[in-house]
Amino acid sequence: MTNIKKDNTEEKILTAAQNVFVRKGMDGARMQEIADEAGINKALLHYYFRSKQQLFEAIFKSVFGKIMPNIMLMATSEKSIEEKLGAFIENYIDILMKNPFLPTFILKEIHRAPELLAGMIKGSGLQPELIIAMFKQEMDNGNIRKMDPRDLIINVLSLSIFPIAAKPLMSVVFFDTDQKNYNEFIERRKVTVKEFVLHSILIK
Amino acid sequence: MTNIKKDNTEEKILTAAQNVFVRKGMDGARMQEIADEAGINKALLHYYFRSKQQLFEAIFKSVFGKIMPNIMLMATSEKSIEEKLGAFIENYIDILMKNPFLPTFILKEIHRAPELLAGMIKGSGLQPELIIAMFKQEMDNGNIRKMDPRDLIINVLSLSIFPIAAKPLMSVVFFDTDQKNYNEFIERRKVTVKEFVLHSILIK
DNA sequence: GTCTATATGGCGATAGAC
DNA sequence: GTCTATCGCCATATAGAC
Repeated sequence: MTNIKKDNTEEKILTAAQNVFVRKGMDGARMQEIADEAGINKALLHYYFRSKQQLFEAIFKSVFGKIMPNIMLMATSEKSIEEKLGAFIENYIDILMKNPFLPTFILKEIHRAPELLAGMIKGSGLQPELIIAMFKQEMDNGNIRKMDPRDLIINVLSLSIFPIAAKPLMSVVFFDTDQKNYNEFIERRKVTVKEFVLHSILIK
Repeated sequence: MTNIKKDNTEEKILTAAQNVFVRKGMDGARMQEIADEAGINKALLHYYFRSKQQLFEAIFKSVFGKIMPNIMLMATSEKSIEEKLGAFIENYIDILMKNPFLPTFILKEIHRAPELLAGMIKGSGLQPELIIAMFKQEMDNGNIRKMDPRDLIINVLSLSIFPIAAKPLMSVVFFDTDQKNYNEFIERRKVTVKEFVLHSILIK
């Protein structure tokens, strides 16, 4: 009943649009390039999504929705603080290594169109209070030193995300444009970032 | 002799172009908008800079040149590691607070046109080896724990830059879109980032 | 649903008067 | 050096045949 062609094409469009938008951003992306990558023509893009703007918003919401909830996993686990942080950092770096354009894409677009954000955050069911409360509990229990939990969260995110967002720059400055070496460096950071954070917050 | 009009206009163009390019990026910027902000018309832009591309490159090199050398200041000081790190973090966060669009602008453009980078880095006289050597010395002296110096440098940069690049997102998630509160939070990070790093690397 | 052809507008760039 | 007017292209979007 539901026609196969439609579903197939819509999927192809979404995949192609995500690739192009994430690499080029809203301003740099071209409908023609998306059509080419999807193996169809421009007119069909407008048949499925009325405008470039609507196609972009569909992609942005989808991409954003896949990235954000991961943060919450930290709060809903019964493991030790060491294990929770380690698992989160490893998982997050892993996702970003496979999608190195993602961080910069999101950063750029939230500057370009900040209105999109507020509504999405509210609708996402994201509960940052839970993570804050979790870290606060660890501090009250004397497991980690007292500090603003928001600082701790943002520090972990910074250490995980920024080195991948700045890859083109860092690989030139510190690795003489050797992409492979830099990828290995990032891979090692799954361990070294965890150590760096734990050294900072654990009470010895 | 040297005509005043020219110098005045060129300055106005450069200021306007920097504002627009840094906010909108190469793809999103419009020559008309730059002309408006400079109080002139489009034709004059092309009279001073032959093309949008050339104007953009002038801006990018200028902006990049103002940001990068700061990193070197860490290496060429006789102060203690605590003071060097503290001064660098405070100075860097200060610059970025006044230019909150800068980090994302640079990140986006180095992804869009990575070729521009390599040449600029070489010509800039930037010597990352000096900073690496400085940290290595501190480790050999037993002042800070042993680790890859590049990790330490990139960690400090991450903690300083990312929270400002991600401001539109973080202020919504953790501060309920209250920009003023988030600015105060960043201001406090001049201290808390230093503490976070020192707790991690100092040998007690 | 999918295509070709075309309308429509906007943008970078240039011509030419002053 | 600065302006107005305009060219030519390219990108989004639509019309209409199949």
